[in-house]
Amino acid sequence: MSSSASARRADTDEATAAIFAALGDGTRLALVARLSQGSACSISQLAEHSALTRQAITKHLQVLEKAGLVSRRKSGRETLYACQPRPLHDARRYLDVVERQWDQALGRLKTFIER
Amino acid sequence: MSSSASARRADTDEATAAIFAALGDGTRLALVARLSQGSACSISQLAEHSALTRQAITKHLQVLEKAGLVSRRKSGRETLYACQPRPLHDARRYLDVVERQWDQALGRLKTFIER
DNA sequence: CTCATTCGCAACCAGGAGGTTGCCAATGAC
DNA sequence: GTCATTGGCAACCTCCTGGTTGCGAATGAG
Repeated sequence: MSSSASARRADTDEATAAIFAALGDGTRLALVARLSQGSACSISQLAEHSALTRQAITKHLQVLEKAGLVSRRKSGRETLYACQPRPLHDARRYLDVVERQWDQALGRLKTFIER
Repeated sequence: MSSSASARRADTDEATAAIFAALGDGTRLALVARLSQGSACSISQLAEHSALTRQAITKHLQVLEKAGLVSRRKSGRETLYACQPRPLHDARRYLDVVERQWDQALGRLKTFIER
């Protein structure tokens, strides 16, 4: 079954890395920031004030959707995208853990030195 | 001067995207997790139990260093890498902001509906 | 019905990311 | 002094990414 702790950890790493990878692009990060403002937006709306083509925006939205960061919904001839905050939360928690590990390590080092 | 809010926001987006991009790879994320355990490690140490070559690990470490996530220090013939938690903290705060925006948007929507 | 919007699909392209191998220099161990 | 470790540098390869253009299909507006 290979459900060892290290295997599970590796899975978590990969899944989390996918989220970070989706966020690791200025255009996509701006899209997420825009969508987190609240209202769902159509592709054309999102591409309107951008220097890029609608097609480029579409591709970025597909990347975000594949990572679970946004959701798609068709309304008439429009395709509306909305924020999906769960993976964002997961990513934030991952950084929480790493930061806490680091702090604890510094703490141990400090007590070791002061002893 | 072009120091408008939107320009500053775009800069922040790009800088933060660079950090996320550096974290957006399973190998690099594992390296960060490993280094956040506390002790600085040499390249050979980090590559020891990996399926990848030492060269590959070296490249990943260079990416992490360019993003400011780790720091390098030469000690004799070894090159020690250590965690640098500041950018991690920045990235986490960015996710905090996005999450809070989303929550507020949901709150506004709720009051709008209930009114 | 007609027509402008909105979008998806496919082909294509340049460049960068991830990885390998080979080789050489520096450095510590004995 | 000799030798094994350690790692930097460069060349090379493959594949994915980010972007474009062109075109055709739905779909709402008039």
